[in-house]
Amino acid sequence: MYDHRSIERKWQENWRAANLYRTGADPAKPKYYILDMFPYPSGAGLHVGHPKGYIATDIVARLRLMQGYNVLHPMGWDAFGLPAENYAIKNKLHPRVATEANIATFKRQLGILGLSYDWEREINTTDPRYYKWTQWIFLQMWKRGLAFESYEPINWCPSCQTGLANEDLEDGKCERCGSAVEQRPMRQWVLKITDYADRLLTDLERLPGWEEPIKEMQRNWIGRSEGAEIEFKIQDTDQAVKVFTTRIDTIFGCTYVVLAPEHPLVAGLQARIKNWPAVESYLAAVKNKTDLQRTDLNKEKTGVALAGLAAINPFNGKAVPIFIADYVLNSYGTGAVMAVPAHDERDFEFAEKYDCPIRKSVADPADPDNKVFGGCYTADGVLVNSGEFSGLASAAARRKMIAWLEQSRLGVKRVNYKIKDWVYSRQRYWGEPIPLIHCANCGVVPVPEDELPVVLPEVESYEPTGTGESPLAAIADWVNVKCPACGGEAKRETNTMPQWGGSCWYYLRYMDPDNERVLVDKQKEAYWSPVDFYVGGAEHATRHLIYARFWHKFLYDIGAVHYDEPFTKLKHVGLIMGEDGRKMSKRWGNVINPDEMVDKFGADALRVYEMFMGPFEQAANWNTNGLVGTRKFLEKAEQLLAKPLPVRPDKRLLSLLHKTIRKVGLDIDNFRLNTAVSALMILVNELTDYKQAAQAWPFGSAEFAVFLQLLAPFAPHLSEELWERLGRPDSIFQSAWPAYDPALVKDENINLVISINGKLRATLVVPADISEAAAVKLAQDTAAIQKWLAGKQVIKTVFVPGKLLNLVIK
RNA sequence: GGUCCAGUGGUGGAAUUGGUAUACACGCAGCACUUAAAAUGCUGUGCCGACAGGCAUGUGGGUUCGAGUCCCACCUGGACCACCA
Repeated sequence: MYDHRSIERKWQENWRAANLYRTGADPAKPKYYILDMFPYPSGAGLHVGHPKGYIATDIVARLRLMQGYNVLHPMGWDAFGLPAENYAIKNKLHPRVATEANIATFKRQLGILGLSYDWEREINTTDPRYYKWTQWIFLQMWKRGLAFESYEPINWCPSCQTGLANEDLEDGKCERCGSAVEQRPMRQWVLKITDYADRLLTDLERLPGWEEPIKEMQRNWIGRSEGAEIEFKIQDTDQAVKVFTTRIDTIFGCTYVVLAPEHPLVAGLQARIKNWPAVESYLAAVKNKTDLQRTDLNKEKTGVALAGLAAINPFNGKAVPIFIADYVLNSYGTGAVMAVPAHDERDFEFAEKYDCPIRKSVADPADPDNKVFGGCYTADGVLVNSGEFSGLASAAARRKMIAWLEQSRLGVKRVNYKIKDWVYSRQRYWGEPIPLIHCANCGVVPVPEDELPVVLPEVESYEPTGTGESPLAAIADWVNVKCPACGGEAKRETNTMPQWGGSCWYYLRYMDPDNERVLVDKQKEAYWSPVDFYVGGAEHATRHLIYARFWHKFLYDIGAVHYDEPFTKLKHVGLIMGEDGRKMSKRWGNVINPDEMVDKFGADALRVYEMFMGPFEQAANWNTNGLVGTRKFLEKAEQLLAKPLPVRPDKRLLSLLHKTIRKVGLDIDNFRLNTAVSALMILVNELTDYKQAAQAWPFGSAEFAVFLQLLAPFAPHLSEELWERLGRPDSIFQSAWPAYDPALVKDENINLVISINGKLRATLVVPADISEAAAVKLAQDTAAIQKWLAGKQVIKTVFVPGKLLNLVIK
């Protein structure tokens, strides 16, 4: 009987004792670096969905190991950040204690799945020996002006009591706790990711191994748009307002200008604004709105004219009114737009409400009277009412108008990005301290590199203060230091880094986890980089995966790494949902615990099941019955060897074995693990049938060993056990992956499909290399075909060698 | 509103990428074993039809000797972004 409990325990202990999964270092072998996105060890432990990606990469890692690669397959813990800290606060534990306990749980849960990690390279982002280098990288950025202090209003989560980056929001709410965020001006550290926006975008073209949807999400997030920045002089003043537009071709249709309420010119021109009380009350109303209310698309647009002010359109010299309205965002472009209601739906909606003129300047060739779209036409067309530019097509007009603008020094060509600089400080305890010191004399001074890491101090109360200060600010003997530059009284920076800091470079540390001299040894980096295959959740597309590419490119620029992209191939894992089709969560009571499943059915059955559920990238609902099915499959495989039977070689099954070698190898390479499993099931079914019918075993021990090798990446414990029972002294994972024999994979006879007018009418068993003439002759001699040909004429034959013959009749 | 995916039996899904649609698994039904149940094994299982055969891959068109696969329009569901000028 298949006793998974003792088999799995036995081999997990043996593998550990033999250090079987230590990273290979044979210089004669090629390298393969396969990586999972490391988890943050939450208090809830793993549910069955988490290991899906880990199992899949484990299968690839084991295949590569058997194929003779030096495989780097590490695991670690992304343990800083809000989830760990909130969990600790809730359970009244120190975050460090909670994190350690959670890591122990995770590690045990991963352990019982039989994953082939090299635990000698385990890393933990909260380990000072690790975050020393996170701090070091931050300092390099600071030295090059890529980390800077800012006082701009940022997203503030009132519940988590910290500032957040744009990437940390979901629908204007805090991604962690769901509270509506507020805009709050505060001192913060910001990383200038916008300096890298263009490279982050264009280099996506150099990543053919990434899935297109993920790349598309990054493109959208970066949001490059090309246009022009144009100066509108403000009438009777020496001031001007700059607007950004991608549609300069519509500028002759501009009938007003809109400023964001926060635009500095509003306050600057207060004296000239004749309806200031109305303006002031509008500003107050806007200030009271949450971000969510302000960006609600369903709400009606509001605004107020700045009476007494007008802007001059540089193209036609016409004066147009100026409004403020909160549909214009201060944070994008110049915070001001030229409004063209005839060709922009937002402007159109606003213009109708406030009775602004609608002036057409681009004609739709298909609709010259502009009757469609209720008077608003947003696509490209041919310019009309546009002075010397009339008659040009939109694209050509944009080029000429920008040239004219630059020549007249009234504006410039401009590229804007949606991506914003990365708000990098958090007013929380559980993160890497930012290694800077504030000195009254010298300003901001870096902690000298030889004094890194700046260790997170032990603290009595680590709960957030809500004052915009981190809890660290209250620890006087940590905060007060001597200035490294002048020796005077100074204070440490008390903000900490966000969750995403440590994960920006961890994949480099696995290459050289214990190095105390540099973040990663150059030679080791040159050997292992880049990551050959990276697997994780799609939710990281616009956060971790953009941040990490940004940091990696920076490290490339300062010569710390030899290649400018970290991950050459990327796949996202589809979620495993509950049996009810909902996301697994305590709230729905639909969480399936892997420990229980492993105990009941075995880690191997769970591994095979999770791969068999469907295409890897696709979400799938859990179904314990399916797990019972893969368990039965393993039982059948185990039974094959249960009692000795005479060997009677069988050519058909030998051929099937070699086809399976080919299919399993190809399927793992293409990450189609569900069909690899089904190929193994077919083989086991055939072997079982043969055994029952013939009371014999069609394979010698060598062939059965090959079958075990094919099964081994999926069900390592059982395969290893049967391998041993077969009398093999070494681990199955030290054996070489089998090659298939091309002669055995080829069929001598095939089923030739005979169709008439494309409809299947017969299948005939024929030699694989049958000629067209022979096939036609054979078809004509077949009764089932003759019936259809009677009284008709064959006007054409289509022959696909080895596959089908189609007769076209009339 | 924008961008990108996906619609195949009762269910999860397969289809060598334009060539036997429904592999494999679950579920269900029947039979065997059993005093009985569980477990196991065997058989059947897209729909209509007694058979011949016909009809089926969200809907409607098209291309082709041949379409789940390619093209056009639509419907439905999902993911991400969202007043980005």
